[in-house]
Order: sequence, then C-alpha cells, then structure tokens
Amino acid sequence: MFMRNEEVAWLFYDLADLLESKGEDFFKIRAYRNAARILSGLEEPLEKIRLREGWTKIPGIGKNIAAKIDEILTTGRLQKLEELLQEIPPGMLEVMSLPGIGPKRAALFRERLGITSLDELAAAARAGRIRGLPGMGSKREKEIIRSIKMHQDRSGRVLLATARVLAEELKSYLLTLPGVVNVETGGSVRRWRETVGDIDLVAAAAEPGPVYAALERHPRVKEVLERSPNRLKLLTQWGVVVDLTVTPEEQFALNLFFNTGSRAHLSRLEAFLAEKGMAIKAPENRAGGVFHDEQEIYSSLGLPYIPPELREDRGEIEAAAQDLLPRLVELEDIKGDLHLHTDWSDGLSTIEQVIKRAREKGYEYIAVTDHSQSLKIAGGLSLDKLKEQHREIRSLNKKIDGLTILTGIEVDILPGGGVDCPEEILKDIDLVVASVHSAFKQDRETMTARIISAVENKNVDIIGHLTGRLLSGREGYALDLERVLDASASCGTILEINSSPDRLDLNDLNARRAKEKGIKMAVNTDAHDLKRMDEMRYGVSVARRAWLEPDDIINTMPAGKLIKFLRKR
DNA sequence: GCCGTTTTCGGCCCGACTGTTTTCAGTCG
Repeated sequence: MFMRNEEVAWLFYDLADLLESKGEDFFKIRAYRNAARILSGLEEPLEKIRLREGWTKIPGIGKNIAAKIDEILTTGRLQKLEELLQEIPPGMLEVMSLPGIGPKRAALFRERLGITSLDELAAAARAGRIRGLPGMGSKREKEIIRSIKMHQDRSGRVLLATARVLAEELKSYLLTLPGVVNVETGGSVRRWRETVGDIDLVAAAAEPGPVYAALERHPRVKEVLERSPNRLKLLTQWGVVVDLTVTPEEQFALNLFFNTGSRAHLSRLEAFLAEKGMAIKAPENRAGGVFHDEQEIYSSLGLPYIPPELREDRGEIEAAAQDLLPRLVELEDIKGDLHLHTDWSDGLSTIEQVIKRAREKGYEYIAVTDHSQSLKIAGGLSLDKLKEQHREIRSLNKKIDGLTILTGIEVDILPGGGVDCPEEILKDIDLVVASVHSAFKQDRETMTARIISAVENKNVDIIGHLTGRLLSGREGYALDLERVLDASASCGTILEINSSPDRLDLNDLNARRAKEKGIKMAVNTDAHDLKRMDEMRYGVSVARRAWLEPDDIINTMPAGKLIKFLRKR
C-alpha cells in the first residue's frame, strides 16, 4: 500500500521511543529521530526517491536506516519495531509521553509497581503509591494525575492538520467513483477547529449504496463502526473516525450546511429565525426549491454568507444581521513569513532554498530568525555566527530582487527576564522575535513578569508562541495573559499567531481578545523545513476564527510599508 | 545510529531546571 512520508517517519519515531525506554545508546536514538525528521521533511514521495537514486545522497540516512526504509516501503512493516513491541507493552510509550516522565521513570514504575499503562499509573498515583518511590513526591504524584486526565480529555482527537490530510485523501478517492458529482468535508474540519474528533464527509450522488460500499473498501479503513441507509461511520488506521453522508445533488448544499454546524451556531440561528417567524428546513423535509450553495441558504434567511470559521455562536449571527461581519484575512493577503529557521541553527534548509520557496509563494519578504546563543541544543547562533549570517543575508539581498530578506533572530526570553542577546546587536537587526524555550514551570507571577520584560524591550518586535501550549499535550505556562496583552497593547509589541499545527498559539479566542485591545499580530510558520512553510494556512485559519482582518496582521503589509513600520517601532 | 577519508574508530550534546534531595538524577528543549 502507498505510504505517506510522514507514516514512514512515524515508524522511526516509534522505534526511537521504544529504544529509549530500553535505555539504548543516546546517539543511536538520536540518529533514528533525526532520520524521521528528515523523511517527513522530504517533499517528494519516498517511493519515487527510492526508484531514482536511493538514500545514499541524503545526509543522516546511512546503510542501516536505508535498509529499514526499503523494508517499510516493500512490506509496509518494520521487523525490528514489531519485535520491540512484543517486548515492551505499548502502554509504556503513553506513560513516557507524559510531561516530566521519561524512560527512567517509566522503567521505575514498571519495575517497582508493575505499571505498564496509563490507567495503571493513574490508579497507583491516586492510591498514593507513587510518592513512595525514590525521587518521587507528592508534587510529582499530583502532576501525574493531572496530566493523565488531560491526556484522556484529548484522546480520540487529532490535530486539524492530520485530519485534513486524511480528509483530502478520502475526498479525492470518493470523487473518482462513478456517479459521485461532489464531495466536501464538513464539521469541525471545515470550520478549522484546532483539533477534531472526527471527519465529516458529505457526498452528492444519485445512488448512495455503491458510494458507501466503496469507502468501506478504502485501504485506510480499519473498521466499520456503523452502517445505515443514510450514513456510514468508520474507524481509520490513523485512529480518526470518519462519517460519510451521501445525498442527492439537489440537497447537497443544505446537507453540507447542517453538517458543518457548529451545533451552537445552528441553534442560535434557529432562535434568531424563530423571532422573525422563520425556520430552516432540514434537508429531508424540504420540498420544492433547491439551494445551489450556502450563499443561497443564508440569503434565503436574510443574512449575508457566514464563513465556516465563524460558525461558533460567537456573535456572528448578530453581526451578520447588521451587516457587520469582518472582511476576514485570507491566505492571499499574507505577503511574507516573519519566523523561519534555516540550517544555520536547527532548520533543515539553506537560506537559498528558503528564499527560492518564498519567491515561489509570491512573498514580498521573509525574515530569517534562527535561534540565539543560549538555545544550545537547537544550534543557537553565537554572536559571531549571527553577524556572519546577517552579512550573508545582506549580500544575498543585493543579488536578488522582488524579495526582501530581513535579518532576524529568535531570541530566548531568559528565566530571570530579559533576552539572551545584547542590545547593541539587537538594535541593528531588522526583526527580532522573542520566545520562551526554558523554565516552563515558573509560577504565574514570575512568568508574567518575565514575558512582560520582553514585551517592554524596545528591540523586540514580536513575541513568538506566547502561551507555549502544545496541542499534542503540553499546557501553556501559568500566565496572566490579560496583563501581557495590556503590556503589548501599550508598547505596540506584536504578538505571533504561530501556524505550526501543534501550536496554533495564540489561539482563536486569545487572538480575538488581542484584537479587541488593539494589538497587531503576525501570522508566521516558524518553519524548520520547506514543507512546513506551507502551514501558513493554519495560522490564517486561527486569525479568521479570531475575526481578524488584514489590518490586524502586520505581514499583510506590502514590503515597503512593513519595513517602514518596523523601523518606526 | 551516522559521519569522516590526515580517522573505519571515536566523536557526536549542552545547560538549566525541577523535585527531590542534602548533592543529585532525570527531563527537556
């Protein structure tokens, strides 16, 4: 079966995790993780690369890993991984995925208490048996209970980006079927929610039977959960549930509308219409007239079209009724990316490659913002290296036209406040992003003061991924967000909407709050390879869900205006 | 694990924080 590059990479990440839990050699594990990162960053399908030239040209992939990639592509499996899974209960990986729990502590739980799963660990923690172990106390015990609960709340949900990849695949498959005239993804995927519990597909076809049957046979399907005359519910191999509804073409728009929701939006709409003595008709009840698209549905209700991202009952219906909907920012409004990494620090691509890609995207400018000196593990640039990079950027700038490369840096906001780069250097850099990368567990007061110190630093232009939350399972730092927003508003400091699907930080509600306070934002990818420069659309979706217009976002400005704006700051 | 090639073995990765200790192991980015 065709395997996506990310899927092959996942196997190597799993392999690394399992070896880690066995206490294997650190460098070996790192080599696997490194290879996984390289593979998922490759844009060409692995199968194609294999047929053309193999793996010898890719640094980081040696003989051993090359053989394993071949094995995966040929058999769809990895023997070594399966052997390890026999040896180590899969629940151990989940235990290790908890923040603060690594291989050593997981092994300790297993050896001393026989714990091999999250459920067992939670039970032990609640029974007070964790604090008896060496190096464990009541704080860790509490933390474990808390993070397991968070893990459970999240379970069954996947990142929007993962769901969209799968949804696209299934959608194109359905469109190849005879008789299928239209397919759209509805539900929370269409509303661009940051994580989703399932994928809703709506297809238009005269005869639903064969369409349902065909989807059941799709290679990504693991299990049929529910089969009824007008609905099919499946579990896919990625653990995501898929819901398919097939409808006659003339009911497609209305079905998609209901399917998109949200439930809160629909019921508010109903209440709103009831006041005016109107009602929306469910598709099966509707006789006569046909809606060709959602535009017609809203206009039949006397409303302008409400984009899916706004359908959350956050005031959109009231705004629509008064014709006060925002002119939402679109991907095409974005003129450049102001947070990018290259191989000067922990990125995979050269500056030249990033430039080439930026031009292909039609950007007017980019900022190269590699890590600063204190982030050693990410190859943070020494002051000398930084100066060298900026010299190179300036010389590249002279050679090209149509694209401005801003010199930049992502400085660390230090635990005690301040940033890890002297002022006399910062003042000559075009664009400074400041972010927290350490000491996440500081108390609320310390963290708030720490971040505000960066907000107030006149050399700092943008605060990167402000709350530090990871959707895959790390809560944001303890933070008085309101105070940070107030400080940003009064200093004119820009806040980032980080487009990385695991971050989306600021989130929609916080970004909307920021807008209310008059704060400008930047939608950036923080990409570490070329492929991830494509993730801008995810940041834009957050901005749209936050009701942002182009003027709220500095990287919608044309180059000249942005440069002037940055200089004035 | 990978890499280099004046080396086919030895280096690759570092510093800080946290919760536990009473000097430190484990985790993290």
